[in-house]
Amino acid sequence: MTDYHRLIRRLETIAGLNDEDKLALRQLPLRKRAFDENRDLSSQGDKPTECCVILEGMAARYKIVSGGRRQIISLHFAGDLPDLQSLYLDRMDHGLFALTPVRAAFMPHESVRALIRRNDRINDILIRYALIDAAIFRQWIANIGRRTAYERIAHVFCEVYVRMRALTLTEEGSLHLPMTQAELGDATGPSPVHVNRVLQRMRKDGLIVSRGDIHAVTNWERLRSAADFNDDYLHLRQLRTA
Amino acid sequence: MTDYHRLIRRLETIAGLNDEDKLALRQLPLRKRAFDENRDLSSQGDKPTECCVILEGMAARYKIVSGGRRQIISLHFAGDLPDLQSLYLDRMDHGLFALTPVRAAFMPHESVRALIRRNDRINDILIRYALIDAAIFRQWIANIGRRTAYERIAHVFCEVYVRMRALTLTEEGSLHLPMTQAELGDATGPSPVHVNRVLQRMRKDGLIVSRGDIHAVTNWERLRSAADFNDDYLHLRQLRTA
DNA sequence: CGTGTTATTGACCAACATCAAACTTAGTGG
DNA sequence: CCACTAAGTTTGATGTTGGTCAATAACACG
Repeated sequence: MTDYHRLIRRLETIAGLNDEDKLALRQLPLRKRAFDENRDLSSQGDKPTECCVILEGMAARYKIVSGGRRQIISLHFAGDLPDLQSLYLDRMDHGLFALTPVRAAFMPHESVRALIRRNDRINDILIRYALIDAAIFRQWIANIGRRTAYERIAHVFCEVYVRMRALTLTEEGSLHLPMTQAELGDATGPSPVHVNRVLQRMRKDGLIVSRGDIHAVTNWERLRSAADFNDDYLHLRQLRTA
Repeated sequence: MTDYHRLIRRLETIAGLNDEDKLALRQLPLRKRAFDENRDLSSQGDKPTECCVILEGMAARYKIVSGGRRQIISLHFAGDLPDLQSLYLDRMDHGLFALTPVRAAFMPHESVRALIRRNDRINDILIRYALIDAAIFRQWIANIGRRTAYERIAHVFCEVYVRMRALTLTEEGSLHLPMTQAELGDATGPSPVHVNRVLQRMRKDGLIVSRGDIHAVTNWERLRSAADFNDDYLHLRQLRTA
């Protein structure tokens, strides 16, 4: 699986690509770079001149609020473009860091702009990419604002499971979520201690079994209903899980 | 002030428009419609064929989660395009309702598409519009996930104040926020009772004075610092408040 | 094997929810 | 103009969720 494949597969979760589109994508110059766990791929306030593609590992957008409290805004896997908006907004209003060791590639804005000027379908897909990103943010607002810690954590599990499956990054029933409990708390709201207690309850309730940061979904239907999860907001082209 | 003016002024908070751009915008057919308070302008699951412009009044995006709990996702004023994403995503993943009596206009997707095909600058502004929308969602995630009720409510006040000022919809120091305390809770998380107590504390702390739903900002600097508000995420072209 | 990180546990506390009632306000019809 | 009504606000009492602190246990890695 080449690095371009990951990107192509990701875009194909949005809409189909023909051979010409794929060829055009493969012309994009990729400057590759590895990041240690916890390193910033880019930081709030930066003015990027390239777009980032995750090739391997998992990254997250985040914001820091007063008192040093950190909120994780979104999670990103291989193929994702976690700062696509930098193509149009000059200044990063959030940071992007590596949840695991990450391999990433950077594509000059100019190359991406040239591509989308020439290829309407890819232009369209990238716009839809950004709009689906926004749809996921909306869902997170609703989760965090209106659900209990238990429901929120279950919801993140569902989202990660469905998104990774769409990218064929996971096997049926298995969910590798390489986040510490503290990070899971930063993504969903509760304190690390409370995350721990919620996870224990989820295990007792038979929704998941965990070994380290590998969580296996033992009862998808129960998990889904505990999370009140519905994948509509992901606007996936291909597989549905409902 | 014509209806087109509101839209034009809104887009000019993002980037400058020349006479040709403005003329092109004025060619867009507007089907106007009035909505009573609390009516849906569009509903989750809809497949709109038009984009909505708010002409007068205030509207909000929302989602309902299990148990009927409602989360307000974003607030919209005259000139806003609260379902711009429908141009690219066929199904509404949220509802849109009138917080006050609203006058709105609907523009056929086809007309908007024709416009952005012809006019690169407007295309660019609309993309940036959508991306700024997403930036606001990110900020809301951080607010709701990582701040106290007091800070969150103060933050919404700051955001509304700055956004409305950018649209010249408000006078200096005055903030008209026509939302009930229950709605304010739906936007920020806390229960109506708790919103009430927080507002009382904000008044006692000298941040605002209220008469009905008119809140006057009495001490912008204190309010701003209570909310830890920084308008970077709004990506405004014109005025800065910092 | 030691050392740092993460997970787990228990005790206690704060923020906020819920419930129920009273009060205020704005609108409506007689 | 006033009584009536409905919606929203305010208050008090009480309960729950989840935070904080601090200590211990389990791992993972060099």
